[in-house]
Amino acid sequence: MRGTARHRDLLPFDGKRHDHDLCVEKALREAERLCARRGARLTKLRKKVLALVWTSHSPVGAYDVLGRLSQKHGRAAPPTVYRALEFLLEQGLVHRIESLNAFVGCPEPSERHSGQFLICRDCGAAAEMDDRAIDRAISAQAAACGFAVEGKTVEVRGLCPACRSATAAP
Amino acid sequence: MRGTARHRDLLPFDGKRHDHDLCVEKALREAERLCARRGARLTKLRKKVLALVWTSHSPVGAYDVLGRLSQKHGRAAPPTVYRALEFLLEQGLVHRIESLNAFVGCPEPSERHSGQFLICRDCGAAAEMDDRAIDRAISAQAAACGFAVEGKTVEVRGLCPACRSATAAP
DNA sequence: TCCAAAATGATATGATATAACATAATCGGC
DNA sequence: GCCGATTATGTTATATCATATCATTTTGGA
Repeated sequence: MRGTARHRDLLPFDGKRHDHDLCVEKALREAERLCARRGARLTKLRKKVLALVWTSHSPVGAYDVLGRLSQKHGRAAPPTVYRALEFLLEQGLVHRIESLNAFVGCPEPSERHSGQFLICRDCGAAAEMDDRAIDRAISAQAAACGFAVEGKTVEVRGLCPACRSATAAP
Repeated sequence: MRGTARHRDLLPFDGKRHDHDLCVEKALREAERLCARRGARLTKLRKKVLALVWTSHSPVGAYDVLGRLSQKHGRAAPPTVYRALEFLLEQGLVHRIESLNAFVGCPEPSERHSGQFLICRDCGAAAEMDDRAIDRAISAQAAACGFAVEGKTVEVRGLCPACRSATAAP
């Protein structure tokens, strides 16, 4: 692939070569900080759920979280998890991936945003882009239609760089 | 609102002032034409389901379709509807709205595309945009990340022009 | 300390989607 | 037209995702 443009490298697509514990630690620290500043209550349960969502860079279903939570925490019921996820969504600490009915941690929760996701169909990882040009293009076209935007969902399915390479040369 | 840019008017957002029967007729005619050309079998059942999806410009859930179908057609089971919807999706005759788990007819099915939707939270109507600038912005950023795009989901929630006016001046 | 609000627990059920196998309709070759 | 293969539909059961409701516990502030 000589001569191609340089990639913007996305952590979730590095083929799990990064130290993911650092991702989790950073996310939890940042969550503490933001909730403290906002007067929001990041309880033990909510923090556990956040950590479980951050288990990997692949979006996890609410029932996956529930299963894992039931081990660590003792039996729990669906509303327990959905309520925690609702709080985390409100605080912008996780995003919901509509096309997967699943949730993924937000790597930059300090600024509220809806996120734009690249989702690999092979490894399952989802990387968040937050590209202003995409955002502006959507806002501009919506405005041209007289539409008042309240929220955007942008999800792209395909193959991440690592899985492309793996697939291309088997 | 004098002096603002002219709107690109979208049929779904005209407050139901258009003759919707014409939408349905056009959609069914176009579906016949495309399937004939492609050698795809638009059966009676599939055509009924397509017509039911086109009942309005609001995305409809599979179970709504199922309910309506059971009246016209005699009792039917979920797989009946999901299989018909799968066919219609493959042919590009309907789109799936991920954020609603629902389906909406495609007004321009002759060219394959993923669609970009403005979805009004008030009246429920969904309008398809198919803006090339949005498409390009997403493709460009995905390419910059080394990501091979296979499909895009773009869904915008908010208020359509008609409902904005209705809300603004009550 | 006590009250009110917020969070969690517990039970039940609603809503969405698919697996697996049986039957029927359709198409092409004869 | 008949037949066999393919495609479509019917049927039953079940998996998966999400929320309503009410009880109990925890928390923060007067």
